[in-house]
Amino acid sequence: MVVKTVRGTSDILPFDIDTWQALELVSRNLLETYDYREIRTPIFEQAGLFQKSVGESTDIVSKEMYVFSDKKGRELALRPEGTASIARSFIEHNMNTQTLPVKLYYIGPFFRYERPQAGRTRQFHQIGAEAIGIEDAGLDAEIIDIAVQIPSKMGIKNLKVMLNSIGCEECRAKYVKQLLEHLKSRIKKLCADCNRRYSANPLRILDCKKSECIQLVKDGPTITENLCAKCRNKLETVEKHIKSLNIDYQIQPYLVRGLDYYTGVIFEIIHSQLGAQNVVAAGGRYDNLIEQMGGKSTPAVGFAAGIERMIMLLANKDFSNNSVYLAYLDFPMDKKVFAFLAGLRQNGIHTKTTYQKKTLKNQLKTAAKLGCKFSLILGVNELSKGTVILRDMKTSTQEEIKLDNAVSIIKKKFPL
RNA sequence: GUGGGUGUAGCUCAGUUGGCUAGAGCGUCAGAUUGUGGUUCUGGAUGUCGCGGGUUCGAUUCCCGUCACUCACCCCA
Repeated sequence: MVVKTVRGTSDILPFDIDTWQALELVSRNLLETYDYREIRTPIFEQAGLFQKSVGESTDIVSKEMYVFSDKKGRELALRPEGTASIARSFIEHNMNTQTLPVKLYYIGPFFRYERPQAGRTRQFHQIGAEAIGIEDAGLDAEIIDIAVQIPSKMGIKNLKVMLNSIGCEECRAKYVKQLLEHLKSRIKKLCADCNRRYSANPLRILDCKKSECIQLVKDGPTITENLCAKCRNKLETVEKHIKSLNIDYQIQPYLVRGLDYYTGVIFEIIHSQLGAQNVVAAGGRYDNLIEQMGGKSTPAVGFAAGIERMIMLLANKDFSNNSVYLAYLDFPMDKKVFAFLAGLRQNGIHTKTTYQKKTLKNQLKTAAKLGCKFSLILGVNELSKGTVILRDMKTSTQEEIKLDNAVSIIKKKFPL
C-alpha cells in the first residue's frame, strides 16, 4: 500500500499556497501595525501545561489531545491551542517586567484528535494574538478589531460578530447557581448531553443546539443581565469602542466559551457559509490564567482565527502573483537567452519559461494558461538585433524593445 | 466517540438488473504548410472501478470487514 497523509491532515499544495501566503502576509502586516510581535513557541509541550490551563474537564484535553511519552518517559502533548504556550512563555521569561501590555501573535499548526469534518481537521492552523498585562476594555476592542480585519482585508464579507461577557469569577459563580436552580426541576427535559453538562460544565448548556434545551434556557436567566456592575461596565465600554469602529456586532447572551480559562468579555466571529463549524475567529479575556499557572496576577485578552476556515471562504479568489513568460525558439537554450532570463529574475521579475523544445504557438498557449500578463518573444531575429518582443497577453498587442531596456519597461508595466 | 452518505481516468461524473477490449465532459499531449495564445477541427495517452476477504463458473457491480472522504451530532478556531 502506498503511504498517504494521515487522517485529518493534508498537503497544502502550490495550487493553494498563494491564498495561504497572502493571508499570512496580510495578517502579519496588520498585527505589526497594531504593535504585536511574533512569538514562536514549540509545537509540543509538557502535557500538564494544557491540563492546567485549558482545563482537564474539557474535551480538548481529556479526549482530543495527542499525548505521548518521549524516550525518558516525559509526558508530552502536541499543542491543541496557542494561548497556554504563550502564558507559559510569558511567565518563564518574566515578561511582566517589560512595558505592558506585552503584545504577541502567532501563526502555526495545532493538533486535535477529532472526527474530521468541514472546517475541522486534526492538524489545523491558527493565527492568534494576545495582549497581556493590562486590563483595559480598549484592548478587548482592539483584539476584536484585528480579528475582524484579518478576514475583511482578505475580502471575506458577511462576517458576524457575536459578543457577550461571561463575567468575573464572582458574578459568574452567582449566575451559574441561578442557572442550575432554574434547570433543576426541569433537568429531565434536557437532552442527554446537557444532563452531562449540568454537572460538568453548566454554561455549555446555553449553546446547546437541541430545541428542547434552547426553550428551557430561554425561560431562564441570562448571564448578560446578571453581570456585576464592573463586568457590565466593561462590556458596555467594549461595545462603545467597537461601535466607534463601525464594527457590526450583536450581543449574544448565550454565547460561552469551551476553554476553562476565559473570563469577562468574549466574542465569536461567524460566517454562515462554513456549515456547522461556522466560527472564523474567537477569543476573549482570560484574566486569571497566568496567576493560575504560577505567575503573578496578570490580566490578558486574545483571539485565534482558523486559517483553514478563512481559506474555505477564499476558495474562488485568486491571489497569484504577476508573472511574465519568456518564449524563445532555438533549442537547446542559447546562452544569450539564458543570460537574459537570469537577468530578468535577478531584477525581481517573476519569469516562467520552458525547458524543452516547444513551438512558439505552444509557448504562448502555455503563457496564457499560466495567467502571464506579458510574454517576451526572443527568436533568432530578435537575438541578432539585440531586441525582444513584448506582447501584452490581454490586448494582444506587442512592441519590439531593446534587450537592455526590457527590465525597466516591464517594471513600469506592472508593479510586482 | 455516535449516526447518515460516498469511494469508477489528473478533475467532475455516467455505467454494468453479476458476463465479452469500463465510458463521457473537462484537462493533458500531438497535429491542421514555414515564428504568435485564450474560439474551432482531427487524433493519441492515461484507470490494480479505494483496499482485503467472501458468495459465484464469473464481481467494478451482491455480502462482510477495513481505510479514506463527506455531512450532522459531539467538540471548538
